[in-house]
Amino acid sequence: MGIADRKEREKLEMKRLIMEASMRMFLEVGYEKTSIRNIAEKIEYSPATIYLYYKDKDELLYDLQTQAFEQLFEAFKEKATSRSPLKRIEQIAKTYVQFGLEQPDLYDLMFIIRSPMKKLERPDGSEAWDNGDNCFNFLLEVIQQGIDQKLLRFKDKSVAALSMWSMVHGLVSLNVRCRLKVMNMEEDGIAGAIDATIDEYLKMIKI
Amino acid sequence: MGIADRKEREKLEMKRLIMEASMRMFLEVGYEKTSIRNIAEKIEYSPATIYLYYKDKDELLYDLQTQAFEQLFEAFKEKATSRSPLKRIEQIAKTYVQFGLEQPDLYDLMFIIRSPMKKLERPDGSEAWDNGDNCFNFLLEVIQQGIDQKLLRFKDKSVAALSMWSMVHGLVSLNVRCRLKVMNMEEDGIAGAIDATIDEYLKMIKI
DNA sequence: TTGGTTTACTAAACACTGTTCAGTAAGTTT
DNA sequence: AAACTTACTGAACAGTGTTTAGTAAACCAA
Repeated sequence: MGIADRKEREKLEMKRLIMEASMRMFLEVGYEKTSIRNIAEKIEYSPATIYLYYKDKDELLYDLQTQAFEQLFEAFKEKATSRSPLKRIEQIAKTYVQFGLEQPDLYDLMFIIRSPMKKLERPDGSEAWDNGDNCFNFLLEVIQQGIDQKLLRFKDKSVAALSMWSMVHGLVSLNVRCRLKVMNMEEDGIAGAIDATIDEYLKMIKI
Repeated sequence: MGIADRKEREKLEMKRLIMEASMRMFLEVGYEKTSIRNIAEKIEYSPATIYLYYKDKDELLYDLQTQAFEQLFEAFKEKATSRSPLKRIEQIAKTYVQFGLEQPDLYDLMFIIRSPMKKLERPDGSEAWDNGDNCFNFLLEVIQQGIDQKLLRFKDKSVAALSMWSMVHGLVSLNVRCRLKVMNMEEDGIAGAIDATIDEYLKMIKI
């Protein structure tokens, strides 16, 4: 069955080609200008061809999102390496915010855009979201350790995770969407205020 | 100059007509389906007519945003009436979250959507954002009182405001954009976790 | 009242978007 | 060699925001 194998490989190769072009466009010209037509032009295929490999744009964005979460996950693993759970939580928080501020378009895709939240029907009938669970579970584990070692004031790990996530996401998304302009500060002032807010928060959650 | 006056009135009347139709569509069918063409059809005018009253869609969204912030501001004034600054802060936080969860499309327009962040050039050359400043200043005032009366652990009112805003915005926007699905909870569980997170946060910021 | 100007409005077009479908040409199987 | 399958595309559909040329009515001055 060599031919079927080769066709399978070619199919995957094509998907990879589409994904790579999409990601490059995403990072180079941003979400707004990444259209199916633009991607098709970049890879020198007709727009209709993309629909032979992806059901719709959402499915493509979903795959892009997967890659983006992979990047954030790698950053977590690289930067959040301290022995102390408390310090590791700090490293996670700061890595998250840094990622969001440096890659606003990817952040958009992961946490702001409406589209690509696909639910996966599990064999047992329940539902699951796989995208982002690597990052979320990473956070959850550290928090569990923090609670176990009585370093955090939270009793419930879900509440702790939600609290932390909401804080950093709030900071990043308000800034990315320019809503902090209402505070009437300069760029530097805003960056400083964000840092100060994280530090203050990290102090608050200690026991 | 009666005729000029009447024309002026008619111009404003037309703007009001457009705004009312837009707001109705916004609340009834959501942001996504509120297009210039749909609005025009609703008020029985040509799409081009709308451009005689609004430079572009952004300008229209900006006016809608103004109205939305007015609504939130009214909610603040109505609900945040306690004597105690601390209690008033709690009332603001809960009003904000409730507003966001009950009016997701308006919330979108105010805090998530890219578009309508217009900067106003002031006479003195500086810049300002008027939309949302009523709500933000309302928060700032209460926070100032909280700091003055040594009820809050924050020293800087900007940091305090940013912290609070980020927390509630994080909660609302993650939920509105379905990102909390990754937590694998039921609807009720999520609502409960959000409430618990706010309560925990309000405890944390006390001195 | 007539004639000229200004105003209010619109039909149609432009340049985009995501998506579908009929048709073609090449590759594969019999 | 004929039949079938696969990979791909041109063209269209329905939608978006926006611009422009043209029209008809309203207004103003002589």
